[in-house]
Amino acid sequence: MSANSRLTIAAHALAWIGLYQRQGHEVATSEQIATSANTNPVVIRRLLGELRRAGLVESRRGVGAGWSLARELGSMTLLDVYEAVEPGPLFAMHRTTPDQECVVGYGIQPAMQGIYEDIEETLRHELARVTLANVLRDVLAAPR
Amino acid sequence: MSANSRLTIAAHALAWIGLYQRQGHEVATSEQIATSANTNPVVIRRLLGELRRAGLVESRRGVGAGWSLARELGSMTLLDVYEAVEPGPLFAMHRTTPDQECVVGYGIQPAMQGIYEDIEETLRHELARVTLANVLRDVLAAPR
DNA sequence: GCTTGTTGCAACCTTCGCTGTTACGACTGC
DNA sequence: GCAGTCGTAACAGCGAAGGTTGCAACAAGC
Repeated sequence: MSANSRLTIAAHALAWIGLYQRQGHEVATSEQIATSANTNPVVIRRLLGELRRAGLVESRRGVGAGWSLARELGSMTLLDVYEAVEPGPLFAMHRTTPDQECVVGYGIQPAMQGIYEDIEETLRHELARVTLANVLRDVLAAPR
Repeated sequence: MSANSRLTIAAHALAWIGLYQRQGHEVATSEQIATSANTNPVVIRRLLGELRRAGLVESRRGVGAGWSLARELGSMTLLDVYEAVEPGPLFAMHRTTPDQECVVGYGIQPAMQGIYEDIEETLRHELARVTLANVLRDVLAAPR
């Protein structure tokens, strides 16, 4: 499906900030998170920017600046993160309009639309069942 | 998510063949299906080739050749089609291994793996609830 | 056996989204 | 004013999807 890692990296960043704050720190820098995720700080800033627009994190600028959680990890679900970083639908329709003179070409899009909406609703429901606190708990539960 | 239209086009092709056979025809050509889906015959042949490998359709060569269903539409589900045309996972992990010295970097992949597996299982279950006969019924139910 | 219509498949191109990178302005604590 | 950090634009590299062309393989009918 040409899957991307945006949800994974966003969850990584949130778990990292959450743990860091639990350890008494105020803010985390994109540099620190990028090191943990083994990527570029700009990639982290872009993703966290989308999470900020969704109200999940806050940022401060200037010296000693960085990122902090806007809410408790326990009140944040993977659905919140998914909707913040994945705008489009899961399945795409035809790239060009199918033949409207053909019975199948005419009816296929409304048919699939309805089916896809049901499926995406179920997906959202599943994503909403997992909080970021669950994620961090699972992260810390990994055997050494 | 950079969604693709492979599942949509595959369902379109199967519904088209199914309806065509219901009308008394033996086989459908990739040319006919491509016209209905408004795309290139080679794209259809590629997709149907994957469905053939999955045992959903059969093809004949030579003059008067084309494609036919290998099973009833009612015994085929969107999950069968999905697994035939979408090999990869829904969500990707990090492109590079995260920092194994970091607690989060070490535990994030097993944590997300478990979560993603549950979600994909739910997705598969939903896809399995829809047969291609359901799809064709919905297609024909579209108001003119 | 020849012709014809169709699949099978390789090769190539274009487009697009994701990711990575550099650069630099904006901001703020000291 | 300096230093550290975010905000964001710009660009390149990469890979997947989709479109297109070309041609070999095949089989039905004559």
